[in-house]
Amino acid sequence: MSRLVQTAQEQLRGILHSAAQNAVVDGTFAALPTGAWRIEVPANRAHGDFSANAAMVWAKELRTNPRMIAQALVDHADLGDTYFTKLDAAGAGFLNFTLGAAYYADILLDIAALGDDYGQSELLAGQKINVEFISANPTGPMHMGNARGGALGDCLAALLARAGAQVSREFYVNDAGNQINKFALSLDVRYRQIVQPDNAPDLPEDAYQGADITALAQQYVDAHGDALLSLSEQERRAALVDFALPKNIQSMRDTVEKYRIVYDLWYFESELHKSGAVTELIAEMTAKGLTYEKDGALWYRASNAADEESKDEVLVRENGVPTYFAADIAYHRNKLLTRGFDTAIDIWGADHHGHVARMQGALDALGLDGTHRLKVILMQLVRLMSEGEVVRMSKRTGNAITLTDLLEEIPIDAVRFLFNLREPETQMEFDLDLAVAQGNDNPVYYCQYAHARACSVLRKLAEAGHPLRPCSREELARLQAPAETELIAHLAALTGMTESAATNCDPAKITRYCLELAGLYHKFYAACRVNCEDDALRAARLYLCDCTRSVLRRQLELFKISAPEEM
RNA sequence: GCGCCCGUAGCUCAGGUGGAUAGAGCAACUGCCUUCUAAGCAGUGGGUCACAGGUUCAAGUCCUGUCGGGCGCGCCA
Repeated sequence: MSRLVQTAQEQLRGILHSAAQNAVVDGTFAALPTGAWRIEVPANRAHGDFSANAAMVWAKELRTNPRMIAQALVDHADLGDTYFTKLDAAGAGFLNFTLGAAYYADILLDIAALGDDYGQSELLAGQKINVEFISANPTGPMHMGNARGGALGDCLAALLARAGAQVSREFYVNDAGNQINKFALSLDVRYRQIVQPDNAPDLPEDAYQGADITALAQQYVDAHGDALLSLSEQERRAALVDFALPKNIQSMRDTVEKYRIVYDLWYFESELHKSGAVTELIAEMTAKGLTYEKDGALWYRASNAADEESKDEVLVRENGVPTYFAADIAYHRNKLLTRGFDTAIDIWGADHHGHVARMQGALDALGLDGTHRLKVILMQLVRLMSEGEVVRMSKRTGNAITLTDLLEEIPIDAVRFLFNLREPETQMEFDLDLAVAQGNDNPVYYCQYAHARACSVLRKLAEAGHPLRPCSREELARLQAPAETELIAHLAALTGMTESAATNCDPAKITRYCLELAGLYHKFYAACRVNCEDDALRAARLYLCDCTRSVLRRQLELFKISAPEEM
């Protein structure tokens, strides 16, 4: 939490501690209570700014009912030289603290002094975190699921960095393994269907059916004609893959760039095989006695007495080719050991959940503490809605809505914002109509509008001869209307929100924070006229506008969402 | 059959790690622009927190069971 919030809470603890001591001195309490209590923020702000549950916690050891204890504490408390101006007992024994104007004034001075650094935290300082996301299969175009993963991963990375971590964004390119063989086969069939239509096989059921495959084959024909027919099947397929795969990868890079995502590293699965990392890993696992041979394959012994549920897995197939699982262990070993990340965060579709425990277990077996150092965020799939109906997407027929299509139809601001409005593991609907709507139902516009409005006020008043100016603590303390203090209280909560969002790996907390901040600003705007007669009050309100504008812009831009000055 | 996720207002969702009368936004209705952006604000109606037990001063939140929805359980990735 921010310095000032922390200061206020320390004062609060001090007040209650002294009150309890005073109560012991005059005999009201038999002894100094020791039970640990907490500071909370009441759901209903009319109750105060903070509340403490000390009286309820202490009820047992003091053998008195909570209300009596609360009242005794109030009677023995001295607010003295603190930010608090009011303390009262309420409800079942809550102690409600109300902050005075000096606190709000100091919050604003703090925000102005820290500028873009306001809201930042040192919570994760010193931690190296790798965030891997999208990692779409390069054999085809990216789809809606990748859209959610992209928005989530990129914003999560930004959030962790804001909480002090050293963050690296990574895309894992699965350019090896079975799906590449399938890709090769599909391309080959399509190629032959084009160059020798009379003597070409049909595309097998389990091959890639998409129109993108045919298009790639056609591109090859356009560039090189039917020269491949004279080669062996193996050579022909290799040539087609060498031609098509880089094109697909480039197209992923282009799409991702349009999506405003910048990766620190594109890591190629093929590198793991070429460099010998997979072979090394298998040797290490074998040396540690984690493997055995059966049916000509090499198995990883996941099962053990402690966990009967775990199932053994194949590492090397009967044909000598390592499985995806083997490569993936090698990949994570590379992240956690070779490259020294403290934590690896992977964002996967929820359909991969079965893989999580296996992966962590294998890393644990290697002594890498996968249980704690590998965090997998499982995203539930997205249902695309339009005009109140589900837009069906089918991979098989090849008419799936691609990420590229989506980004062409919908403003990037809206996509990034809307995908970060819900927690990752909830099944969400993505409403196409809402995303393109330029109206009040679209949450991203609501936030941007609040920002533009604040900018406009600052601009207009400057033109009228009232530019933004520094304010004294006394001037800022004039901000006492409920709409003003509620707005400032929310501004004060930003750092705590950064920390909570980072701890929970949940960027949605930040988008919702922005929505609420925008709402409170709109309320303030309606309730308090900035351009009023009183010079000090006008200056203080302008100052508040500027702080709100600054925080809102910083948060939107953290997620690479634009904060327009005019709309 | 086994495992993971979810179930809160008509709809989409919050609910700070157990706290006070469960909150927003859409949708519906009613007001508010001669002054800083009406892409806004104010107000009204709307709930058996899926259901049943349990844990305690206190349960939407924790534990068990049931029902309903989504997704997994390959020498696929």
